[in-house]
Amino acid sequence: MQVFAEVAKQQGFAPAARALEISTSSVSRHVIDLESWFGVTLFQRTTRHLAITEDGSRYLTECQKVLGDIERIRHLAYTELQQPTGTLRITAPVFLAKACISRALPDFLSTFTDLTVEMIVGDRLVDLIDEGFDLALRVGNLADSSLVAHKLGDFRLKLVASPNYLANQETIHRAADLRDHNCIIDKVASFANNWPLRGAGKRGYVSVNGNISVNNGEIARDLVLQHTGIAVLPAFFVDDHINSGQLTEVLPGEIDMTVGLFALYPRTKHLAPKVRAFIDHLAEYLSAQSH
Amino acid sequence: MQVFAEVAKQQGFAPAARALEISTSSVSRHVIDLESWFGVTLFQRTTRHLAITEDGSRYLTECQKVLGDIERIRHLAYTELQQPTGTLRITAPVFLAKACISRALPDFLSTFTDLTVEMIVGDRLVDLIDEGFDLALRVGNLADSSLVAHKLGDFRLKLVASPNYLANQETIHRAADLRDHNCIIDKVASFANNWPLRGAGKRGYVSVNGNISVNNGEIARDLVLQHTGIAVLPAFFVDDHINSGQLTEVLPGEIDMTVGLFALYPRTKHLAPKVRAFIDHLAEYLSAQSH
DNA sequence: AATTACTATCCCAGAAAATAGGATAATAGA
DNA sequence: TCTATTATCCTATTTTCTGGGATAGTAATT
Repeated sequence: MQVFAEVAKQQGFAPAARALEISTSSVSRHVIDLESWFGVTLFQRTTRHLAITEDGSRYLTECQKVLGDIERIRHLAYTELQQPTGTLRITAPVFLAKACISRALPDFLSTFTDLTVEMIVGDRLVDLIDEGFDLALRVGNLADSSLVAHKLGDFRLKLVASPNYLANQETIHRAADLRDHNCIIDKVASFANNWPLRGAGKRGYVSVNGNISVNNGEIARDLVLQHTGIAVLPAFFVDDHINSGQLTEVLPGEIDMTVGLFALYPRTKHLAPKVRAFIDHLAEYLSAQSH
Repeated sequence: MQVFAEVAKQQGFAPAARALEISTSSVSRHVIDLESWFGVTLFQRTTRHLAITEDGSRYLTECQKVLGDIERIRHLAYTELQQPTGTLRITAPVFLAKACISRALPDFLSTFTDLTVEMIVGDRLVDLIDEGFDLALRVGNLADSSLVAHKLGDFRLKLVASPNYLANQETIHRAADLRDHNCIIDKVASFANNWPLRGAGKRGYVSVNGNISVNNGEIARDLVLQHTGIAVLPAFFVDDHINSGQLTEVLPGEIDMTVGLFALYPRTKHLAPKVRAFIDHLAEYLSAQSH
């Protein structure tokens, strides 16, 4: 089509060949093949003169539509698709949505004005591909070979309890003392009931006990606030409460483990610009927070 | 594009391959190549599930425009271009336009209602290709290798003179008597002043003389009507006058030559349907006339 | 829990095509 | 008449396309 249109434009095979930087034989062959496919003459031509036929004109009209669309697709490929546009579908647990995304989002959206974000909040681990998500945020490692886990940062962990609880229990001087306390256990966390503490001996773990286990940080925090016991929770998740005096940090700095924040996205050769942009933005936001 | 669109439609590589009757590896390769050209993922896929990405949807939209246009072009090729449509540009001398074309045309146009005819009348032999003509009608042979000469029929020739002229001259009994008459000579005609007559001897030619030569039949007829002499003219061109008594045929049936009516069109591998239709129609009209 | 059926991708060899270069015939202008 | 240019044909080479088999992964079934 391109060759045909160029011949029509340049009014000749040789000029068209020069314009397209191909051989004249190629041009000739293309036109001849087209004509024999149509069963129609597209150009009346002698060696010295060329005129497009009526059939040729009709084909040219259709050709130019197609070539125009192709050109738009090329433009789409080279510019639009390389920029973060469209809708970014993210899923994240409630506490991450509250603590990270909702704070990082305004800046992100004002940077990329062509972008819309759709956020589905929930702890349920959905099938990213099946439900059309571009990105999931999760804390801790996840084993899923079809997903890429991109580490965004580490959250420090803190031991917390309510002042009320602590006032009514024995004072905690060292890690081993935790064994005598009601420890809220998160079975999903990699350490479960073996809490990683610096002053706990050679292995660095204290095996704790408690009458509650829960797989949700928010619930755990609620329980602590109601003076139920001691919990290990991400720092950002309890810092506000510590500052306001609602919670007290126990054995500050003794926790010897961080928990990773991961961005998960489908394994693909070409990471979409919008996903890349969001991950970069979030990483930058988090590193700014940690100062 | 076709493969991509089919994958999107069938929601899978394997179903698309079956629908297109190609191998799954081909389908896979096409999509992969597209994606690496775009630098973008078009489908999020596992071995069991497939979902089009937002970028894929945008490309699909553009694809479908192109595929729709291609489909229209295919339709154009298979139906419209195979039928006599558009404009048929004909050139012919005045007398042929009067005698043949204008009479054959109404029927032709009522048969092919999608067709428009553009008739440029004139004796000048134009460059068909240069001036965009589809067809030229000429009497007698023309040497032009770039044109195809399609014989439509033979015109019988007649010797004619006005009754007035004949009354004032010696009676003509046989071919040789013509030597004593004023014969209007057409130097363009192949026989020039050697008129082909049956009773003229072994060679069949009579060398005639006259004080007028003219290369236009209509003028020749006008001269004859003005009692100037005897002329050789196509039968259809003088029959009306003979019937009305304005002209008289001399030595009826003695002329031993016909003159061919030719349709000339550019040498091309694919004769346009409209040209073919017109030639066929004209041939049919002429054969009906000769009965 | 193991098996089965199906899927997408990779790799490779053969098939199909596009391409360029040279040769040829034709044409317009010098 | 000669020259420069043109479209086409022919052929060898390069490039692209294609299908089959192997592989790894996945969902449903036994």
